[in-house]
Amino acid sequence: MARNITNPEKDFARWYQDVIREAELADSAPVRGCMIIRPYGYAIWERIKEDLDRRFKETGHSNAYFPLFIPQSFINKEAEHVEGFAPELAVVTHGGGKELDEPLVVRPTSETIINHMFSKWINSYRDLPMLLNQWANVVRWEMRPRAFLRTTEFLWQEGHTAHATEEEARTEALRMLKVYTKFAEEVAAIPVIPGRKTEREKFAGAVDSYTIEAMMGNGWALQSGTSHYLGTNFAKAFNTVYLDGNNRQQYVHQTSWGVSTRLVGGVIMVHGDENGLRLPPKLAPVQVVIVPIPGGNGEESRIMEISRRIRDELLSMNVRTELDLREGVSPGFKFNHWEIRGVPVRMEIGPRDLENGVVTLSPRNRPGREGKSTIPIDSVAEKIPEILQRIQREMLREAREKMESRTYEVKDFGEFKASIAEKPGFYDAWWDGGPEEEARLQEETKATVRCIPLEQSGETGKCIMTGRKTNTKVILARAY
RNA sequence: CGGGGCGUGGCGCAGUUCGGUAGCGCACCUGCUUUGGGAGCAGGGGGCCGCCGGUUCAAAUCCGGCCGCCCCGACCA
Repeated sequence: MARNITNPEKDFARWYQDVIREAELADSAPVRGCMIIRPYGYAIWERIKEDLDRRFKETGHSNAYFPLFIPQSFINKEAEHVEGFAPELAVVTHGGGKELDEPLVVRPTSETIINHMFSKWINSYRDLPMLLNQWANVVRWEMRPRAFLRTTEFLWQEGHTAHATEEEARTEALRMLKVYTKFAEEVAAIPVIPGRKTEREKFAGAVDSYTIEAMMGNGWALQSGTSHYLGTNFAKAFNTVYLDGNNRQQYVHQTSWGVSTRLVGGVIMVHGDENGLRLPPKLAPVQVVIVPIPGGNGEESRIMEISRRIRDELLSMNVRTELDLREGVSPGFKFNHWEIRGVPVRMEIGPRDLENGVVTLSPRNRPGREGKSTIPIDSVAEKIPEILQRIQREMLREAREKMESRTYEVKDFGEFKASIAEKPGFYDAWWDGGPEEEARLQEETKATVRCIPLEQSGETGKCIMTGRKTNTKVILARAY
């Protein structure tokens, strides 16, 4: 057990905070609810950003940047949107030493300001589709902040698109959900359940909201990405119209979609263990760390030379490699240091290895002495990429097995109530309830309908709340 | 905002009941010896005891007020 890290079985919330502190991912800010993302934590976000940005561009989107401040009146234009966001707005009332004529809202999301511009830029069906994305910070004055999961200010990406038809916009919303799904599984090694949100859980101003739900180490759900079909709600509020081929004015159909720094919290809580963080190789700022172990009798310079050579070779292959040259720190200390930080592969090079012409590898997902193996020095360049890929695969598989082993079927509400209190996890249930049933569900169990999975069996069953026959199954869970 | 807990060097805590010159572990600095799973010894630096006020010869400690943080709930990417 790592020092200074609470056992996750004992106190998961505390463990989470311990890992963030010990791995130097973030620090608390002087303003409640805000956090400082430290270089190592930010580097993980950069990996996320880099990969997603490429995927957005591959699907035809361009980046732009819209301002932080939004006239308050903009937020008020879409009824549901105001209702949803009003309680959590940060509002600027003074600027330049004067009270402002109209207060400015610090964006909680950018649908309104973007529609303001879209209405200007879009005139003809030839201007469509308009496919934009922006990387930005947003502010939501949440009641209960948690590092990465729900901070007052957070970093995210918000895609905003406008289309000629409903069908096209709906296709786009689902396409981006698919992008998120693939990213989560292929890069973050987080298995997710893509689904649709219920009326109660959907985004304020959307017609339909989609989500990917992931299971954290304590069995709770984390909404890890969302995509919305906005219909013509914002188009009507902002008069975002175009002329179709028949010279008729039409409202655009829109989507918006986003993932945030919350994903970093997801990575911590899906993969982390009692020794700290575990990072999937594709997200790891450092994929391989080399710990040289100085020998007693003059072998030191040779060990250093080989360590440097291997580092340079790996770097030239774009393997993110760090050589830990710190002096006066024991190898054991270094092992723990990098383990807490979740580096996927540790490479030890010492006198014993030299003697045998090998290096010792210790994969983070197979901790301790048992997980160690050796490979010949001259096979490092060939083996390391394979090993990183293997770890990436294994981590996804482990996470999936964990999720599946904590996914249960429930047939009636009483059974569910008792079960989720004992065993937090995902509960598969037939569902035909409405907002009232959802409210009751939450009140009595703290769980919510996380999503209506896109994949449905086509069979029918009895709703656990209403008893009515239905062909819809949902995932019930407690959520962050 | 409700319920619970807590504010003492960077971190974790003791000391508060019963007032009397602020302590421990880790971290940090220097030196020597070490280095294959969080090294050892020696020396050293660092504290408006959350803030304001009161009681007292004397307050981390008692009294009053305020502020902040954490956990649980309502809200949520």
